[in-house]
Amino acid sequence: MSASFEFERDRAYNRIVALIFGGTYDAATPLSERKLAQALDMGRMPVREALRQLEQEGVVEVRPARGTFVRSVSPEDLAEVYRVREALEGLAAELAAGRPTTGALAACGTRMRIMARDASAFTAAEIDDAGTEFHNLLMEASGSVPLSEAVRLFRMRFRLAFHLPRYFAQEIAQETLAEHIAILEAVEARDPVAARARMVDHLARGLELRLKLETGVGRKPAKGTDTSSNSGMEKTQ
Amino acid sequence: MSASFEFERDRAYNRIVALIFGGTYDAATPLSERKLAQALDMGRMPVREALRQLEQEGVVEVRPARGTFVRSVSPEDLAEVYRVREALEGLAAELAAGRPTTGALAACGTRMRIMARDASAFTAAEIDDAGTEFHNLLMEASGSVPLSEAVRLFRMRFRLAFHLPRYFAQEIAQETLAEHIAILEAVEARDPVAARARMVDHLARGLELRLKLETGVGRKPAKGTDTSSNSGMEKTQ
DNA sequence: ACTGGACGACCGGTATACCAGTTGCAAGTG
DNA sequence: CACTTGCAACTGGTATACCGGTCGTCCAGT
Repeated sequence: MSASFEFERDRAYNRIVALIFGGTYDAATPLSERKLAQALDMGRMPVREALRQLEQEGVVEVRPARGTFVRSVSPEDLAEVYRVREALEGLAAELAAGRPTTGALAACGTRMRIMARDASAFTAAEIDDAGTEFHNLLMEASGSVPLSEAVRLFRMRFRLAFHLPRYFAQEIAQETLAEHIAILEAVEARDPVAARARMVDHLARGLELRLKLETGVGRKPAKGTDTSSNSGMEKTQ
Repeated sequence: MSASFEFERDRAYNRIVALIFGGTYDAATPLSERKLAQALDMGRMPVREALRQLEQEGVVEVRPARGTFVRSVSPEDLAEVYRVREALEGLAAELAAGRPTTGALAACGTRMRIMARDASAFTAAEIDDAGTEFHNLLMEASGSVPLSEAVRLFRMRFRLAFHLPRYFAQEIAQETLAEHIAILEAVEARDPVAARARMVDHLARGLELRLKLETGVGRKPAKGTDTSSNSGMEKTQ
């Protein structure tokens, strides 16, 4: 009831994120504050604040009097982003294993187990979404607000590093699903060490997978106008 | 030559940080954009952007139509902030131990060893500053840009959690100094496991120390006008 | 004396205008 | 034709003005 009013800045942020991850901008085309404001039919200030936040999150680089550009992620950086993620989400898994399991996390687990039992009944996108939710709920289940905020600050870097996903093959989605369930089992079994280890392994496999897909990163998109297909959903793995 | 021009926003940021950590504001007095702009003799926009950054960094909380306030850190949060810090700086120590030692880090080590040999010749503040530099250089020495950025994003939370320091007793400073040297030795010995372990222990001890000093957090400062004694230096432990 | 409602000071959010720096192209010059 | 030069069209950075919302205060009515 109290908060949750959406400011112009938030709308601008979501739409710009959708544009960036929709592939509208390559590393050379500037995200002009004025042009974005005009395209999104809002003032310059909310757009500016959204871009400033994206700069803080490492998604975008501002060169004064030059323009604002999407940052490119080198393969080395990619590996290092994943190490940071291992540290943070590994800690989250460890902490979550040390306290009673959240109801929401348990519900997500139930859904994942149903999916695992009859995988052919679900699309890769559905399984992927469940995985994203799993990561988010596990973070909440850690019970550490500072940790959650750290991950939130760093999350866009994960997305930027991954970037080209969204065509998870069914097979890959199932493997990922199995790993998620394995992590959850360690959490439910109150085994912090195993929970951390399985999370780290899971992420390491994700990095490996991502490195194999090292193609099509520099594709030149069609400079579409607006509404990306991406509805603003997070994708965390 | 290229970057490093200081914008109004950066000057505003530094001065506001000095004000906050100088104790000018308690949790109830708002940091008004207009009043700050007038007090710092600059426009509202740079002040606003500085406050926005401080909000991202978790130092400040914005309540629309109410005001902007310094966030208070609960003791539980404090422990969790330190766990995140252990994860990040522990990783930094581990990575730094896996690569050739930086020249700057070695120089800092030399200085710290001189201090350790004849501690009575140095003030606690000098030793503390060397420790801060050690943490920063170790982060650089990790060679991971993403890790450095994660820490940079989270650093103000460390400071906010610690907050009341700056009167390190000589004895405590020496103990901390010894721990820093121990970490450095593990790094120089190319022992990632020991480096991480010693860093984690070091931070755990820092948390313990901080929890003992759980006094005077809610003091009501004298609402001074401007220039804090704090010159804008970071303090990392 | 107490209570309720209106007014005014203050808040952050947003829009608009102007500034200085950068860049690329085009016109002028050898 | 190659090169210089300067203008014009951008960029982000900053200032100022205005908006709706919040809250304390003060006065009117009880």
